[in-house]
Amino acid sequence: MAWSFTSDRPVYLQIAEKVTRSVISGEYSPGDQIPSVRQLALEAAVNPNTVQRAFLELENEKLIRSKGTLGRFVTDNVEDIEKARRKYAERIIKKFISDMSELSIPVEQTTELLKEVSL
Amino acid sequence: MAWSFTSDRPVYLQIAEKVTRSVISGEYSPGDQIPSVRQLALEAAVNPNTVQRAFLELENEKLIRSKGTLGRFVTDNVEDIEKARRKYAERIIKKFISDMSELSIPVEQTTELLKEVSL
Amino acid sequence: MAWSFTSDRPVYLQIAEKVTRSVISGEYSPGDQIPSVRQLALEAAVNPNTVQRAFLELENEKLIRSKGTLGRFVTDNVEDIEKARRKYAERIIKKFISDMSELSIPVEQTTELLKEVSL
Amino acid sequence: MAWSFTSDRPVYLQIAEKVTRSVISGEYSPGDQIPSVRQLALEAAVNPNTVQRAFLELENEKLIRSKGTLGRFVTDNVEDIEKARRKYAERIIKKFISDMSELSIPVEQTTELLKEVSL
DNA sequence: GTGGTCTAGACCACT
DNA sequence: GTGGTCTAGACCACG
Repeated sequence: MAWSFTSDRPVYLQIAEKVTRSVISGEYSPGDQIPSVRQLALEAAVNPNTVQRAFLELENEKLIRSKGTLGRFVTDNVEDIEKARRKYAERIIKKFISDMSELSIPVEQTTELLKEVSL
Repeated sequence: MAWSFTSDRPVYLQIAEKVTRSVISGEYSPGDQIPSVRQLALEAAVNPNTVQRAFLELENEKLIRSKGTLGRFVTDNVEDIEKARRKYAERIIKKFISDMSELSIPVEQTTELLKEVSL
Repeated sequence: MAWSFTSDRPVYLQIAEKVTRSVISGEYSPGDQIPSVRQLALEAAVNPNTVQRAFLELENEKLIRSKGTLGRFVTDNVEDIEKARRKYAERIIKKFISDMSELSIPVEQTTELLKEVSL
Repeated sequence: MAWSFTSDRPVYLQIAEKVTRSVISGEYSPGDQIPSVRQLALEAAVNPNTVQRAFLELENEKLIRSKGTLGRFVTDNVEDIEKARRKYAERIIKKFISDMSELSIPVEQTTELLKEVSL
C-alpha cells in the first residue's frame, strides 16, 4: 500500500476511508484479518493512536470487529459491507454532483456526457 | 482566491485548472482581463515562470489570449469556452466512473443511486 | 546539423522550425527518435530549457511525442505531418507574396516570372 | 531606416539590396538624391568603405549614378529600374522555389496553396 | 541518461 | 507595469 495524505481532512478519516475502500472493492474479503495497528502505523508513518482512531470509526460502522488478542477482522456480515458500499458510493456521487454544478453544467449535459463517456 | 497545491500533479496544471474553472463557471466572463503573471505568482506563492507555464496551457486551449502589454484576457469566443467546459466535464465524469468501478459498484447501482441522490 | 540563430525571432521557434523542416522533408521519418533535449542544447549551444520550449511547441502541433524516459519520437500519424506541411508551406507562401508586393510587383508579373523560372 | 545584418552574406550586399528595394518599391523615385556614404555609414554603423562598396554594386547595375560633388542619384532611366526589379524578383522566386522543394512539396500543392492564400 | 517541473533572476519591447 | 524570452541550475521519476 502507498500512503499519502492531504491536509484538508483528518488523517484518521483518510486511513479509515482507505481501509473501507479495500473492503468494499473486495481486496479484503469478509472474515479476513486486517493489518495490526502497529503495522499500519509504521507503513503510513503516523502515530498508532491515529490508526486506533481510524479503526474505531470502522468498528462503529460495523465494517470490522476486534477479536481481542487475535487481531481485527473484516465483518462477515455482507449486509454491513453492502451498507458501507452504498454510503461510500453516495459520498462519491455527491462530490460528483457538486463538481458538476460548480461548473454550471446543466443536468441534461451531464447525463448526455455520462452516456458518451461510458460507451 | 485561496491557493493550495497537492504534490501529485504539477503546480502549473493546478493553476491552469483553477483558472479554467473560473472561466467555465462564469466567474470570469468572456473578454474579462485576468490577473497578471506576476500578481498570480505572488498570490499563489510560486515562481512567475510557473504561472507563465500555466497560462501557456490555457492559450493552447484558446481559453485565454495575450494582448501583449495590455495583459491577458478570457477569450470572447464562446465556442472555445464551451469546448473547454465539455473537456473539463469529461474529466470529472471519467474520474467519477473510475472511482465507482474501483469499488466494484455495478453501473446499474450507480445510475440508481444517482437518481436517488439528485432528487 | 549546423545551428545559427537570427535575433529577430525567438530562438525556441527557430529550433522548432528546423525540426519541423526535418520532419516535413522526410529527413526524420514517422516514428523516428529525435535528438534528446540535452544533446540538441549542446549542439545548438543554448540552454536545455530553450530546447524544451521548442519541443513543447512541436508537441502542441502533434509533430512529435514524448515517450517518457525513452525519448521523443516523430509522430507516426501521417495526417499530422501533412497538416504541418501545409501550415509550413502556407507560411512560406505568405512570406513570398509579401516579399513580392513589397516591391510593388503586380501579381501578373509574379506568376509570369514564376513560370519562366520554373522552366 | 532600421539596419540589421545577418552573418551569412556580405554586409555590403545587404546594404546594396536594401537600397535596391527602396528604388524598386518606389520609395526612392527616379532622379531622387540618395543619402551620402557618410550618412548611411553612420546610420548602419558600418565602415564608409562598406557603403562605398555597396554603391559600386548599384552603379554597376545602373540603378544609381554619381554626380560628383553633388551626390548620388537614382537613375532616371526606368528601363534600368525595371531590369533591377525583374532581377530582384527572380531571386525571390528562386528562393521561394528552393524553399518549397526543400520540403518535398509537390508543384501542384504549391500552386493550389498559392491560389488559396492569395484569395 | 531522459524527460518533466520548478525556482531565481535577467533582459527586452511596448498590439 | 506587462508579457515574452532566455539562462543557470536544481530536484524528481523512471528504468
